[in-house]
Amino acid sequence: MSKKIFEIQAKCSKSKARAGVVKLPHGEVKTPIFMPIGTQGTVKSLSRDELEKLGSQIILGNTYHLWLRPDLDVLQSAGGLHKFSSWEKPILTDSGGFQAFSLAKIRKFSEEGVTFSSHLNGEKRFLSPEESMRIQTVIGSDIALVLDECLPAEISKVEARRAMIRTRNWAERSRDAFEKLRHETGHENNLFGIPQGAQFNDLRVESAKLTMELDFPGYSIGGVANGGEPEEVMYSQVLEQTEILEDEKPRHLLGVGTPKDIVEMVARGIDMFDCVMPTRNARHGSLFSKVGEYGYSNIKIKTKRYEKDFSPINSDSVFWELRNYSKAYLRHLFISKELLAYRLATLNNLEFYLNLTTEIRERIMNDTFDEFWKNYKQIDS
RNA sequence: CCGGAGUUGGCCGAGCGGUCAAUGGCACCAGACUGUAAAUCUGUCGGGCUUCGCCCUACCCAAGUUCGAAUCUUGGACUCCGGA
Repeated sequence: MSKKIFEIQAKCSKSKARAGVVKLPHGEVKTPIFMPIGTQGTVKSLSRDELEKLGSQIILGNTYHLWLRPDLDVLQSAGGLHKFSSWEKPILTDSGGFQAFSLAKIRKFSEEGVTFSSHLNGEKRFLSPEESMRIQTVIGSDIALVLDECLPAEISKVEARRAMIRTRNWAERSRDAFEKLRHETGHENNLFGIPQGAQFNDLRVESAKLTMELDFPGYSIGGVANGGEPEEVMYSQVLEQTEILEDEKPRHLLGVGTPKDIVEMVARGIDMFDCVMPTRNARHGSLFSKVGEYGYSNIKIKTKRYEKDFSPINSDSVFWELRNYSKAYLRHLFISKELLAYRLATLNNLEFYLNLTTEIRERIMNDTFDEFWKNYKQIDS
């Protein structure tokens, strides 16, 4: 039996939403939670103190990127990623499976694993389930993920099934290798399984069952929102699996999504989220902003309409910078490509996302999530 | 006053007889971004329309040469660089 790491504290009476706590070696994570992405061992443009102040409880790192740079040797010498980056709270690492998908032009799959050409210098590297586990053990992530094969949304069913079976085989190899490493090093970290199945609901069901057989302490649902599929498709892909996966284990949805998606997915039983959207969009000058009780809008700060808008970036922020610097000033920083722009916008967007999951959690606790879910929407500014 | 160089779309700047409503860059406008090869990318960018095409007005101004001129000639205006 896998170790129990999740405790449910409250359930929504009208949806599958639940609030809980995930217990990890570097601390507890209150769910639902959004996990900022720190691919290369840093949430782009932010320091540890800023992440703390944002209330980040857990962040992501990336096996593929950290493997290539700084390299395992450095991470090993540093004593793991927590020490290397001075982040004492939990870390979840992606296994490299997604890079096998997104770096399509420079990789090749086989049953044994994935061969990559490094995007940095072209050098060939081979990533197998065993190698991914070794890397994630050196990184020391609280939650490691099995190596999976992720495919574009428009894939054929035959192909989707083939990849799903391979992911299942890799999951087993990942689990065995991870257990062996745990035995050797004595670490207390966790390995999550990845149900796949593309857009085919029956494959989603089959994949969830196959993954459950391997008895992971939690799940990271994969292959959702990989290629512009309509919202309803995404939502049903997830629901097919959360209906089956054990309630008492935490469910992470890989790579999703918009604020609206997050609310919808919580209603379908997801506990943990990660997405590049708040951080990447921030660097592109797109700011998330709460509007009223149930709305949010997307501000394109670079447009001329903000040239003389001297209102604060966010008067409700916990950050002095966001309460005091004006939109006009932030626009100026973007137009001038001043580095402060990226930091301010990233703080703004992550604060928005983390406040969103905090509010969702509170509403689940006092059972007012349902009305929030029903009314939540994007409002064009 | 003499000699030389120049004046192109919001700005900078290519083009130097037809294939030019005019390459590029910037700005502007619009869009994209969902397990980060992204401080990125895409589209638009003189005006109008029956908008995978057509019609106007355009490369300082004027008059020419030519079947045809942003591109050649002459005159004018302005700018810059040398020399008095």
